[in-house]
Amino acid sequence: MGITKTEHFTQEQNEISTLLKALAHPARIAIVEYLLSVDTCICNDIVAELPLSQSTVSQHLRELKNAGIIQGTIEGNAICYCINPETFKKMEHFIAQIFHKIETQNNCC
Amino acid sequence: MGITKTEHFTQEQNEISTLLKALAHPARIAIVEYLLSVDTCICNDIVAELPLSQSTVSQHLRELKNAGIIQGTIEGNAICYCINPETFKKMEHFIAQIFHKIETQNNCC
DNA sequence: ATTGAATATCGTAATATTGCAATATAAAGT
DNA sequence: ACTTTATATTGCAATATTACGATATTCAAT
Repeated sequence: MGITKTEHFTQEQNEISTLLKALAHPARIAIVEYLLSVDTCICNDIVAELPLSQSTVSQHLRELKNAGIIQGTIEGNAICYCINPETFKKMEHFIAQIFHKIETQNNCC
Repeated sequence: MGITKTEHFTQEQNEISTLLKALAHPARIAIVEYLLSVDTCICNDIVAELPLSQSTVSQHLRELKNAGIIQGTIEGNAICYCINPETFKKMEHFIAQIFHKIETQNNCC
């Protein structure tokens, strides 16, 4: 089918998986890493930085934006993208929580 | 095309995105959460627990196993699955690293 | 007003993912 | 040996994702 049965899972499970999915592509990891490295949030030098066409990069940026991982503000005729810390806080929290449970668990196999 | 240009990205970017992708489905999140909740690593009561057919659950388990997120050992005619802490350590490390960079950064937009 | 730069969107092709029923396999119990 | 139970695999249909070229759109500069 290709369609996920979201309605059978909890809201949290769906939210987290959507977030992870938005980050689960090397180009999108690269975009996030680039945005972190430049500190000042320079805009679409991202296109120049990535080995993909402008339209493809634009699509990846949209996905990241839709997931709330980055945000963009209009700056003349350019757009200034940057990381949204709130969303990463959520992700970090989820992974850390799992990690904590793992450490206080009797692993068996 | 539907095919990711992995060759243009770093090994780390590809590895992390593969890991995140393996976890980026509500059913697979649910499986991981279940494995954490039962502590003793009970096997395929997972099938009973999830709102999906046996074959579909089996596929999700295979994906998690391929990514190294879980591991399974044969136990008579059943299989005992559990979390692989090493892999989560990698993921935790990556996300925490990003999180740390965010906090020591001048966010601007 | 016209041109150029930066971005977004559309259309399309190739490939991947999700899900299930049906079938296979393998060990355990009878 | 036969049946049951647990799990994996195969084949298939529906849908999603990735990528790109072509085409908008929008602001800035001339």
